[in-house]
Parts: sequence; structure tokens; C-alpha cells
Amino acid sequence: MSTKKEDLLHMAEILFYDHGFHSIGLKKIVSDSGIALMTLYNHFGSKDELATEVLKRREERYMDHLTFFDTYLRDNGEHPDSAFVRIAVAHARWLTDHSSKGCLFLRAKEEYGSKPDHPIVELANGHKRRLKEFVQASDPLRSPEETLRLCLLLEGSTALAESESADTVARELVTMAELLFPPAGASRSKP
Amino acid sequence: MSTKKEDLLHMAEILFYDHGFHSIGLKKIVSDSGIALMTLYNHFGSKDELATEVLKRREERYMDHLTFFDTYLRDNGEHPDSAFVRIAVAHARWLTDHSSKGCLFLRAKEEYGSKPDHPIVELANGHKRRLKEFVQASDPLRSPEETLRLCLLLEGSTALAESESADTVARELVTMAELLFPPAGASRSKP
DNA sequence: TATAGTAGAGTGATCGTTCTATCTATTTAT
DNA sequence: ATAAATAGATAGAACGATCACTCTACTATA
Repeated sequence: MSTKKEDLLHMAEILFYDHGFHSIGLKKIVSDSGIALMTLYNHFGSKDELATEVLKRREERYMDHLTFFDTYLRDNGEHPDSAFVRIAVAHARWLTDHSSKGCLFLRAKEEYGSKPDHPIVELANGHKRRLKEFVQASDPLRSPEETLRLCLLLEGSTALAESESADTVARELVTMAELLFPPAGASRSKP
Repeated sequence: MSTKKEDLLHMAEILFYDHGFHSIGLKKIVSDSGIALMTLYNHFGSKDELATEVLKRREERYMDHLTFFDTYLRDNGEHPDSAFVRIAVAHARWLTDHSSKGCLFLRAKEEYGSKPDHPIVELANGHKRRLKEFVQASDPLRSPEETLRLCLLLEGSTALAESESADTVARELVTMAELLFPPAGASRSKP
């Protein structure tokens, strides 16, 4: 892929995340990137298309992050019997590695939510659905209610990190996951 | 207070919540209210001032809701020994009673977050601080970590209700609070 | 000779905000 | 009770700024 296109996607993600989709103008994106406006329109048909690709790449990066850490932790013997805790740890790591301005997908849905068939809204909804499926598939023994509970913890930590230190929130997220989702041998086998 | 002013605040809150602060124009607010634009400027000095008053009134309503339900539940013998669970129940009720487009204060902070000394950002930060203090004060025996955990549950339920049914989320919120914050006699006295 | 990128002007639309001029209702003075 | 004065609300035009987006003409690289 073109370097200019990558630069634009990178800068657009930063600016969208820092200021919101409607608040930021294309002029700001191209000027901060040092790229001509026509080059942006050469790569993206519209502002919505740019925002859509930003979200697609962010989802890919986030899901890769979760998958990588889930596997890494399991293979290194950390929480080997509770996939839900591993996912919590992976998400906690994401929180401490990124600036804390909430979930970009929820924010997109909120800003474009008046039109439920808008591609950006569908993408945001799809991400939440895929994340839930990822959680459920990580441990088929867990109930749908438990899956929702982990999703609630993930959403809650992302939101709370906007008001509290990310490190603190990350720590409590893992603690809560350990309390609610102990490994199978510890509580689920309990009568 | 003038009826027109109340009508404007009411309509502005609905539109800000449904579409975001930057996405909605003053023309839309006044035309949907059936009120002249100059009447808006007669009551509010600017769009920011209107948004500020919307947020102030919403916070007052939310905190009143929490306080009322906390007292009501305790006086009616529901969860009399766990204020944290009562707050969770009160928040769950708020979720099922309102449309689910996230926390308006977080959204305000996200949209105006580039200027940390903006009155709207300070108001949003203040709300989160006051909410935390309310939680902490409701049960002084709880640790600061437990307070953060309940705040995480509240934030998580609000966020998750944007993707999942509010009723379902509300139920899981209460369940999780009961699991994590059992009444004093049940777990906190455990050695 | 293509291709990709550039600057810059220009489109119509909408933004927040201001101004004016008119109208109506209530209050005050005679 | 009638007239005058005050206050609040109205529609509509207009302000400069910015928005997403388009077009053109020029340049550099391959």
C-alpha cells in the first residue's frame, strides 16, 4: 500500500480519536499529514470512506492484539485454565498501551447512530458482535451470561480509563475477572 | 423558569444525546422546538453555554435518581446491607428507563477533550469525580479499590447497553454487583 | 511518456452568531 | 378604563468562517 495512504490513515485515526469524527475536518488531516487534499481524494472516495477504513484497520489491530496475548499468556502458563481472564489481561494491556479516550467504535456509533444503516454504524455493530463471539468462542464452557459479563468488564474498563489512571483501571479489570471467572478446577467444578 | 427555556433545554438534551454535540446545529434545536433562534440567544449566551446547562441538569437528575433509589430500596428492605448493590440496582433502573446511547458526560468529554480547561470538559470530569465520591460515601467500609470496581461496573453497563438489550445488561449488572459486593455479614466478615 | 502528487482557487452548503424590524402581551401611569 | 410603556418573542436577512468536495494546471519521478 502507498506510504501516503498509510500516513493518512494513521493521522486520521489519531485525529478522529482525539477530537471525534464530525469535529475534525479533512483540511486538518491533510495538513497535519503534510499531504495534499487531492491525494486524500485519490485514495478515498469520501470522508466516510476514510473513516470506515480507519475503523476496519483498528478492529483488525485490536483483534490481533487480543488473539496474540491470549495465545502468548496461555503458552507461558499464565492463567492457563481461564481464557476469560487471559482476555481481560490482554485488554488491560491494550488500555495501558493506548491513550484513553474511550472505544472508537462506540463513539462512531454514537456520532452516526441516527442512521442505523450507515456503513460506519454497521461496522461498529459488527465489531461488537465479533468481539462477543470471540469471547464466547475462547471458552465454550462459559454461559452466554458469563460472556456478557466479561464484555461488560471490557467496556467498563475502557470507559473508566477516561476518568481514572489506565494502570489502575487495568489492574482492577484483571482482579475483577479473576474474581468472576476463576479457572475451571477452582470454582466451576464446585457442586 | 421560562417555559421556552425549559423546552429548549429538553429538546437540546434529546438532540445532543441522539446525534452528538458537534453534529447538531442550533437551527435544528430551535426548529424542532418551534422556538425562534433569537429566543435561544436570549436565554443562552452561546451553544457551549446551552450544552453546559444541559449537562448540569442531567447530572442533577441522575444523582437524584441514584439517591432516591438507594434510599427507597434500603427502606423497603432490598439489599439493606450492601449499598453498592443498591447503587447498581438504581443504575440498572436508569438504564432501562432511558435510551441507550452511552454516557453523555463521557461523550461530551470526548468531543471537547482537546481543550482540558473547557467548561464542558471540567463539568464532565466533575461529574465522574462526584459519582465516585457518592459511591465511596455510600459505604465507608468499602476500600477505594472496591469503589473503583463498582464504577467500572456502572460504566460498563452503560457502554454495553449500546450494543445489547438494556434489560439484559441491567440484569447482569445487578448479578455482578451481588457477586462482587455481598452484604457485610456474608463475606466481608470472612477471615 | 505515464503516473502520482502538488498548490490553490472555487463550489454550494451549513455553521455559530448578530442585527433589525415587527408583533404581542403584560404591566404601569394617567 | 384607557393609553402608554415595557418586555419577550418572532421571522428573516446577513455576517464571516468552515465544511466536504471538485476542478484545473503544474511538477517531479520513473
